[in-house]
Amino acid sequence: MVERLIANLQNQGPLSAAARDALAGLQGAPKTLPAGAEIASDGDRPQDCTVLVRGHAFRHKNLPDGRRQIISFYIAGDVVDLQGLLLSLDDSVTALTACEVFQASRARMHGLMDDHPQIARAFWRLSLLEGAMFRAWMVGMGRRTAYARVAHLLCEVMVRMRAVGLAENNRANFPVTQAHLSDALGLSMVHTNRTLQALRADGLISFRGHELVIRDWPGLVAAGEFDPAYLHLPGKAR
Amino acid sequence: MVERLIANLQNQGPLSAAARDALAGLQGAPKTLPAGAEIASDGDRPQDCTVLVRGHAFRHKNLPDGRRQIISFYIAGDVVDLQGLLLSLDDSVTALTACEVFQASRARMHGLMDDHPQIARAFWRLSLLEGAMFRAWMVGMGRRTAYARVAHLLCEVMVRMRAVGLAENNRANFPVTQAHLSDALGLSMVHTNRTLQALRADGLISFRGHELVIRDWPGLVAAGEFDPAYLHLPGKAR
DNA sequence: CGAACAGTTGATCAGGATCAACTCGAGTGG
DNA sequence: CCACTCGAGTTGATCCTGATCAACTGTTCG
Repeated sequence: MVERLIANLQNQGPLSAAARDALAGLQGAPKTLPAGAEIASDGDRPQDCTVLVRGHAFRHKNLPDGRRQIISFYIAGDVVDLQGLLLSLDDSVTALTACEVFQASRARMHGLMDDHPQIARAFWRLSLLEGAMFRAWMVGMGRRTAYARVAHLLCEVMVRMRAVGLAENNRANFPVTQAHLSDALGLSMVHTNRTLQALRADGLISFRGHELVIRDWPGLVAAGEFDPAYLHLPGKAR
Repeated sequence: MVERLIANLQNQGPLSAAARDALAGLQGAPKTLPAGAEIASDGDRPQDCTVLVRGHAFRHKNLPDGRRQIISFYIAGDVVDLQGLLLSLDDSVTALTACEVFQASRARMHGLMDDHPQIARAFWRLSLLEGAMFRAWMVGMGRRTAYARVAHLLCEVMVRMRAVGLAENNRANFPVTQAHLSDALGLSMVHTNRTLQALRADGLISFRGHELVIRDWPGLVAAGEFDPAYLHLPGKAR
């Protein structure tokens, strides 16, 4: 439960034993949410800070007429409402699958950060990393073809899943529909479908029933012009 | 010089007198840079924290083959390399006009943040705001037409300039070329040109020689589906 | 006076959107 | 056990937004 959060924060920088203990002592409400549940809502100022412990979720902005832009996909360990610690939310977070989350009161979290600047710094660093991912995504939407965009997204997902031990042998569970991918990449569903077929035909991936397999990693990286530097992973980031 | 930074941080939350004094005591190197100068470079880990005091700049990612995506425009008061305080940079910042910047050593800045958690929090909040702008931008690139995208960008620029006292009567100096706008919005230059003409023809804006005038604010807001909530400005944000 | 750059215009092209069916499970309920 | 529905994926045909190519204007500046 809390361990996921501690591990995540510790990846951002060293934590003193006291800081770790303080985090471990967090009174959290573990909660299980069904697929499709709205974990956080546009406009809210959440009372809690929510960490995804198990399952997948995504952040998205819904436009009045039904159009939707998916902003990011969350995997285990991610703090899904970082912005909620200081601001109200500008978009929503929805569970993609059944999710287990850990919630700690925002006020308590702020208390911990006041006592342990290292914790505050870790959250800040997480916010910056999120920003870096947004920017990489922007480059794709502004300047890359559909083919490259899809490839780039799949690379990013794979690297992030690997980093938290959720992918092996370029194989990972990525429970999205093609509609989700479309809304993430700014494409129509039909075109996403065709692009995935092209990637399959080129022997780069296979992707059926939420099981993503990357069959040609260097090929996919090249197709997506993917450079993992922006994820700022330690060590064997590649 | 430093005052710009202090004012900006103070907009993010209260600062104690001690914190303000500490900031005011920053030994900063004021510098003037010519238009086109690269203020920060992709891949660098800057030694300084740079605040734009006067002039305009933009953050951008250059792709190997010459394509370019502009990520954001910076105006007076902005910290242009927030990410550099904790991470290396994933993109570059270039001066749009001659700029005056204030630079304080990163180490010193960290010292201040250790002593004054309020300052650290303000920087964190700035980072979150930047993220919110990126996301709003993503929605546009993914799901809006060229016309709406341009309108949205111009709205954002105007609101931000207003907020720092650089715009009056819906009139502001916005020293970008149409090529810059194109790279910011993911459009071709030709199409940006035509879209601007359409906005002019519809009586929404005029934009010549770096002087942006919004002639029909409600109209432009509607055209761009612009909702300033994501900028989290205090009070009379509209 | 001639670069060099910014803006503009016209003509043509293409990437991706849209519209409309149809297939294929996986439930679900009678 | 079968009929029915519903969501996801797939396919084909057509349309259109915005890209590309190419030229030309105007302005600034050395």
